[in-house]
This record gives sequence, structure tokens and C-alpha cells, in this order.
Amino acid sequence: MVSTRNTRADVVATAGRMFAEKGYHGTSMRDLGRELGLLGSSLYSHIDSKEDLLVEVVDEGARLFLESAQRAMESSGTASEQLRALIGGHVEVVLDHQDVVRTYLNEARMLDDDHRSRVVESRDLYEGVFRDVISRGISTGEFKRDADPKISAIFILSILNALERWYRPEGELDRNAVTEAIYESAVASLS
Amino acid sequence: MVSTRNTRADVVATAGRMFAEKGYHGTSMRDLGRELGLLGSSLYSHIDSKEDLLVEVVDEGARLFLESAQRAMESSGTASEQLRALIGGHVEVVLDHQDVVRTYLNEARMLDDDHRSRVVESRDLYEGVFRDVISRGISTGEFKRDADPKISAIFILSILNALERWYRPEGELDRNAVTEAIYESAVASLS
DNA sequence: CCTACCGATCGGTAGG
DNA sequence: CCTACCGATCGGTAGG
Repeated sequence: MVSTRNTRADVVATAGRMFAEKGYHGTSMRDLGRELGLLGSSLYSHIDSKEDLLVEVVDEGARLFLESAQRAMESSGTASEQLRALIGGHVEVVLDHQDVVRTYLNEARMLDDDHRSRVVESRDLYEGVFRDVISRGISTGEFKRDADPKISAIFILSILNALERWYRPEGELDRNAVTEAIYESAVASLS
Repeated sequence: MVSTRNTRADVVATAGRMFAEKGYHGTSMRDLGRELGLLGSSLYSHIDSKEDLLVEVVDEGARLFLESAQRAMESSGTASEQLRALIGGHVEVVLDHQDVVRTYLNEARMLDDDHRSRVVESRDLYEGVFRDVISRGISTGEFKRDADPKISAIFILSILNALERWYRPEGELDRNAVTEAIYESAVASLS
């Protein structure tokens, strides 16, 4: 079979890819249809509105990060070990779901107030997991007593989220090396 | 005088602000005109095309960072001192030109290939200044021998560029504190 | 998923 | 900087 009908999941996935590349407002429904081999108007048999597509991609990004954090916290090791798991999980999400993540990071601000504030909540929740692990590491003496959990979490996440902008899988660093480099950098400034 | 005629500089500045908020494709010429108190079509007495506005804002961002790096390198202290000057300069540019910087960081990819590749060149040049200072610090023994200048520069710039996404001037950290925190984090992972 | 279409809006121009 | 307008494209719908 050379070509079959597209599923709703195909539409969402392709939307994620195009939103990541051209931006939400830079992608028309006709662009999206062309990429899928159908007309823009035919997309409306799968979805109700263009914004629905953005909501779905961004929600998936939020979910991927939160689920990754949950898995990392189930490992129940030292704070350093959990921080490593958090970083490794984030790297994995960014590299395995580049389009979703880019759309999540760069296009969520195009959502209406309601949807956007839900995304911000989810982002705060995720950041809170990093903060809490760092706080615990301070309590246990793994990290220095005057480390700032809030700022440290922001800095670590800044490095992690920037991966989307420069990391190329065909480059010198594999994902273990990049995880290691970010973890080492984090621990160095926490010690 | 309650209102006078807008200058070309007003148009470019307001475009920068709106591109930063709504994105290039999310801002129409009529939106921009409304913000300036005139019709969209009237903008064309100041400029030739919408893309001209994006080019000008993004070029200004590139220029601000390169000039900041130039000033930092004129200080001619130790590598650590120059790195501190680079970081302080970057923080200053981000906080004093938020709209230009946000447009530079997030909307440059909407430029056509020619303009975009010029921006990428300028960005590489700027990143190279960070790399070179770090390399010098390794040579002088200020930084550890197995530090990686390329990765370190990327991590420091990741933290610096993310400022645009979370820093609020009315928050707890003033710009000296944020410069200090980033510098400390950088030096910790370089030592 | 297509045909045929809708009103609204887009970037931009001519002429004043 | 406005008036008056252009062709193209936008998100979306009705009906099959």
C-alpha cells in the first residue's frame, strides 16, 4: 500500500513537526494538509479547529515531562541520583520528541489564556520537582548549604531546554555524554 | 503635544515589542499600525516590507551582543575577569533590550535563508568569544585542564539566553545578583 | 477525504 | 499619514 488514509494521530504529529519548524502562526491548514497529502479543508474531519492541534501537541509535551519526572522520582536513591535521573529523563524527552518539545517550549505562548495558564501550572509543577530534589540534597549534605534551589533549578532547566536549539544527534556527543555533561555541570555548581 | 508623527525608529521599536509578544507571523501590519495609532497601509511610508522590520530588529539584537562582547574583551584582565565581563554584558543586553532580544532569539528563524544564515554567523562569532576566553582560562590554569570550551560556552549561553523567559525586574534578584549567580555557576563547573 | 464555497484578513500599492 | 483598493490567502463549513 503506497498511501492509506491519515489518522488523527498523523495529523497531530505532522502539526507538531510543522509548528516546531515554522511556528503555529507560520503554518496554515493548507500547508499542513499538503504535507499529509490532502486538502486543508479535509483536516476538519479529524479536528474541530487549528488551535485544537496546538493544544494537543503542547499538552503532550507537558505530559511527557511530568511523566519523566514521575519515573525519575520512583527511583528513590540519593538526591544526587534522583537529580541525575531527572536530567537523563529530560534529555530523553527532548531527543525522542524534538518536534513536540519545540512546539511545547516555543509555541505554548500562542495559546489562549486558559490553555496557556494550564501549561504554566504544569511547567511550575515540573520545575518544583527539580527544586525539591535540590532542597533534599542540601538537607542531606550532598549539596552545599548555601545553594539556591530555585535558581539552581532554573539554570539546570535552562541548559536542558536549550538542547532543542543546538543538539544534533549526528554530532560528537551522544545522549549519555550530554546527560553526563549537564549533570556534572549541575553538581559542580551545587557543591 | 499629545501625539506627533511616528518616526521610522518608532515603527521598528514597536515592531520589536509586538514580534516579541505575538511572534512575527502572529503580528499583522494592521496590528502594528493600531499600536502606533495609524493604519497598516500607512506603515509603508516608513518601510518597504514587513520582513524589513524583522531584519532590522534581529540585526539590532546581533549587533548589541557583538558590541557587548567587544567591550568585554577590551577590559583585558584575566580570563575569569573577562568571562565575568562577558556574562555581565550579556545580562545587560537582555535586560535593557528585552523586546529586541526576544525577537532576536525566537523569531530569527522566520527570516529567509540569506538573512538567517547571516544571523547564525554572527551568533557563532559571539559564541566563539566565550569559547576563546574559556580556552585561555584553561591555558593560564584558571580553569581545569579537562574543561570543554565548546560545551561550557553553550551551557553558559543557555543560562544567559533563558533569562528572557523567566527574569522579571520586579523580582527578588537584581541584575548584579543574577550576573553573580551565573558567573559563580560557570566558574564552579569550570574549576 | 473532496468539491465548492464563505467572510475575514493578509501584505502591499496608487495617488493624494 | 489617509483613502481606496488589489489579489492572495486565511480558518472554517455544507454537503456529499
